[in-house]
Amino acid sequence: MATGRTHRPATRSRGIPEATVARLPLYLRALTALSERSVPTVSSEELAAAAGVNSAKLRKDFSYLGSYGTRGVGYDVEYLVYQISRELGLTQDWPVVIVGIGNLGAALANYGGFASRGFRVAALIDADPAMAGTPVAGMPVQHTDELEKIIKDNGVSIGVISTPAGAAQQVCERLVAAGVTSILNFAPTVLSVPEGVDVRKVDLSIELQILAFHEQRKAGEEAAADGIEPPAAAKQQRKGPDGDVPAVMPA
Amino acid sequence: MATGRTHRPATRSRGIPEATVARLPLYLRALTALSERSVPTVSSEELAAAAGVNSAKLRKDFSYLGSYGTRGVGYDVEYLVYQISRELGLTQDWPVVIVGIGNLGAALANYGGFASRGFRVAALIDADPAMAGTPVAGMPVQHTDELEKIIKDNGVSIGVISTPAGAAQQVCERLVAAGVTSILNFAPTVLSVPEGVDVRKVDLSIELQILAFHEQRKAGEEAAADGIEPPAAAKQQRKGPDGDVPAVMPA
DNA sequence: CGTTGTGAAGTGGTTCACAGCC
DNA sequence: GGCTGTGAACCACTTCACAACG
Repeated sequence: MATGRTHRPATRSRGIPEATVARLPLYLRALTALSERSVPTVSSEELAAAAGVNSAKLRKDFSYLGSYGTRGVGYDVEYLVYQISRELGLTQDWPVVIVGIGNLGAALANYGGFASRGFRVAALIDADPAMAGTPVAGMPVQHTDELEKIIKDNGVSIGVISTPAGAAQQVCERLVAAGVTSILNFAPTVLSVPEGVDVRKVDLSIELQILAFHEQRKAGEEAAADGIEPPAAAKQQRKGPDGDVPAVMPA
Repeated sequence: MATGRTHRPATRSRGIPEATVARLPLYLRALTALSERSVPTVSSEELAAAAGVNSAKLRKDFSYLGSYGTRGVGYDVEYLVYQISRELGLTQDWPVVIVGIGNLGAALANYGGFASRGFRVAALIDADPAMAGTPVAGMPVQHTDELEKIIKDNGVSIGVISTPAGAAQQVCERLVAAGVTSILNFAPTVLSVPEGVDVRKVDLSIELQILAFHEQRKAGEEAAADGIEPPAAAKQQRKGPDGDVPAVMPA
């Protein structure tokens, strides 16, 4: 690989820790629900419960945004909704393209939560010429040839990749070359992008494997000996030439 | 409000840090690709590049599993594939149910990566009686009424929720009551579960919002002051950073 | 009072850098 | 010589606990 820059080194963001940024959408969702029920104020304790975090963490998170609460009272729901929305950049409109309109791409296109908050699907793009013109979620699919033009005409800076793994890196490069600087990747592959481009990935099989790990642990907690013998078929001898696997774990 | 959750850091796993567990699937994927190309051994540097991490981290991660490498040479690809698979619990079969067969559920059912490694879709379940019997991904959709029976008959311990947000908590509770102890949640809502049940969530709109945050930051790096006041609706004074975008808040 | 906001202490994860071994 | 495995230093995030304040 040549230009493999995946993680930005020390993106201090703006003083807001990355972990906090990742929770702001959660708070926003909980606050929006409160807002719809016309709840005027909320304490850190209540809001934290609704968002599934603990209250000290929530208060610390909010402290990075400023002092938006009132001691002895709590937080003003509407005001906080506005502040978090602004902080997340949701007070502006983000045109998004979805590339790869298979089952998943179509599901994403139909996903309501997309349009709800600042995001607008500007185009659906697929490499299959037979799909061109087919309406998906009330929108005609466009051919990959148009990708660059679509991005530029719509000022798209966020792209969603839901192509097969094999096509993802190439699509990614075209998106980036056309001006996209944030990518949400659903393809099960590692994307390499130039510095300055953000990539987030969503990967079903990784999530399942993490669950399986913990699941296995739970099962093993009781039944210790449960012959999970290695399939002798596999050539899993210790090492190449000489075997030595003491598995030392001092600490 | 507090459910007597003593916040057990059960994440102690078995000495393997959670962050490491989350990367094992990534290594496994890269190793599988090497294996298919019949590459016999790989260095930490090469494998790290393929997995998109740095080599020190990879070596540290592997050190939690044991000493599976050979100094001066690298790691035996096949052997490592086996060791990681075993560690993740992929040497056994995990039946999975998908609840909520809308666009997304159908996409998940069709997702190939599902079956590939240890996971097997045992059933597709939906609350819509009209869907019952309809084949999706070559499998008949079953009605929610059957949920408990399906889980028990198949020994399902992992459930995927792709219902609308409003139904998710209820579905979750039924899954857990029937014996499921790991849940992958695609619904945009916080699930509350009893201790001992693992939940992982995949949330499109959260990911987009995180991207928007960084995107906004990039844009703001150039364009400096744009001082426009937040809506006068703000009734408190605050000392946070100043706003810059007029209100567009949908309430 | 009750609840926020925050230094300080604690925890977990990453990176460095090099000893140990092939 | 090359590469792994790992203490130690470093850094980011979380939690504690309490002073500040409406």
